[in-house]
Amino acid sequence: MAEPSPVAGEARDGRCHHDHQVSCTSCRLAPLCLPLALETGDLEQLESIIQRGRPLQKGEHIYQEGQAFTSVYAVRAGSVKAYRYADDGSEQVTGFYFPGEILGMDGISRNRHASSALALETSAICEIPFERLNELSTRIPSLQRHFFQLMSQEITEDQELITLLSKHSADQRVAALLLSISARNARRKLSATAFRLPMSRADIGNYLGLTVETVSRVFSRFQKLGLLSVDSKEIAIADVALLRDAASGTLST
Amino acid sequence: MAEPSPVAGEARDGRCHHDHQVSCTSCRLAPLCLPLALETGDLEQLESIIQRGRPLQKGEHIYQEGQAFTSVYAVRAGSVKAYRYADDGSEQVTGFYFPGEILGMDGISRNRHASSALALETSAICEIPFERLNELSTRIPSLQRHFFQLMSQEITEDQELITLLSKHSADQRVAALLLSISARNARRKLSATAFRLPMSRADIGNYLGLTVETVSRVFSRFQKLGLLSVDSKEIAIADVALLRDAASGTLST
DNA sequence: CGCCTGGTTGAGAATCATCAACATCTGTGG
DNA sequence: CCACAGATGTTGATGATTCTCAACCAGGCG
Repeated sequence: MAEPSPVAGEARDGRCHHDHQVSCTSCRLAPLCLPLALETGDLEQLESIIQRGRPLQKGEHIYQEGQAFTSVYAVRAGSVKAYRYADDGSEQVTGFYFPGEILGMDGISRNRHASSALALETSAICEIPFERLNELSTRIPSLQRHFFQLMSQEITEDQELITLLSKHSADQRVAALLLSISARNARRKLSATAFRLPMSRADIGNYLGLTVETVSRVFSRFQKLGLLSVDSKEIAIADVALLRDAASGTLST
Repeated sequence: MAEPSPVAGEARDGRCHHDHQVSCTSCRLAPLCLPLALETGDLEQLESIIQRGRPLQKGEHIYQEGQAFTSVYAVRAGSVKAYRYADDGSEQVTGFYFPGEILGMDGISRNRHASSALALETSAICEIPFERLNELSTRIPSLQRHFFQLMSQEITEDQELITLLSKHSADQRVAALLLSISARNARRKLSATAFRLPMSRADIGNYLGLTVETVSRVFSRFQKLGLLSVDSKEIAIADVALLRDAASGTLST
């Protein structure tokens, strides 16, 4: 892949004069990513281990399956898709990550990443070296607890996805994904009813265990039924109640 | 549900004179459940917080969805099914746990159990109070790391299940489950080729996102093709290579 | 002995995948 | 600025896999 063009004076050496070094204390995502009641000194310590790299371009990897695991990552801006390869070599999308969310925790158990992660659009990522986080956790119990909680949450979310895949129709799966993205937007004080999907239809289908065609048909049907208005990747939820019905399988039509 | 009959003088008051108090040091599952290079003193400390209850009868719950989360649990004998309720009230089996495996970690994030767990047969369970484990972890870094790894492993396994549900046929799913159980048996030095399934066909189907009928048909077909010999819950893998082919979707017939 | 749960097998129906054609969007280079 | 090519998305027709409904069988327990 070609180097991204250095537009707008964007440096390519990992140092530029934009705001890559926003501190956690001033980051408006901190309440999502680190909802902690840390002592001032503690937060500074945590702050000191977090590294912020240059923005990633669309399609660039944060890490790849099989690479040595060193860090977990927090999305600061943009969005990320995580995926792994099935035994037959086909891709399986395992999750989408938005600002304030943490990824990479599946690498801890074997000390190598069990999945790959790539930027779906230009994104900013904070890197949190795991060994140093571990050390810090032994000194700051609430931080240890927080990371246990984050991992547990990941487990819970995966189990919800399992339920979705196991028992739900194409309509229900798509509706559930849209509601999930809507809720995560709301958490960031963005519109819960109008947003742009950063991922392709293929990614959505792959994530939900459906083909591209089925995803496309569901979008069309939802639009026809007045649940959504769809303009390629721009989605507007026209009737949340109906969309909830669709997600729970109680949609009349 | 009726009280289980107190056969063989089994006490029902939580105290009996059998070997409930086997220590971790002498437990032959310790290398699976606690593969740690702990100092002698450390192991004693860990030992001291682990509680062993009376054996659970088939159908008894270890914990239920929504209950306050206090502990994680290690299976010492028997087997356990974990499940949660989908929004429509239907059951979703999220995992099966065998001796040496740890369950209950999904409860950490919200301080309540996100799933229920029940004994599929008479089982012995070790309870590990989480708060005390947390304290201990801050003093024993390798223990902290071990629990991060266990949770990460749970995430990885869930993601493998997601892949299985998302992209694989009924044959592939059933084959994969059988191979998983086989491998876990081997880990415990039991037969990798002949075992008794502790769960019902309904549980298998539920776990794999299939109906009972489909599971039953797959078993019959596998038997007809000479991959397995099936006698209700007794399974003998007749041809591992073919079963692997079935799991990967490269089975010729 | 008979009931009830759990399991198997069959026939038909439904959902979703596949295959194929076409439309649209994006970015590139003329 | 436009034309073009490749990628992405939509829509339709057909077909396969799995679900649903139903009957039947086997084993365990009162």
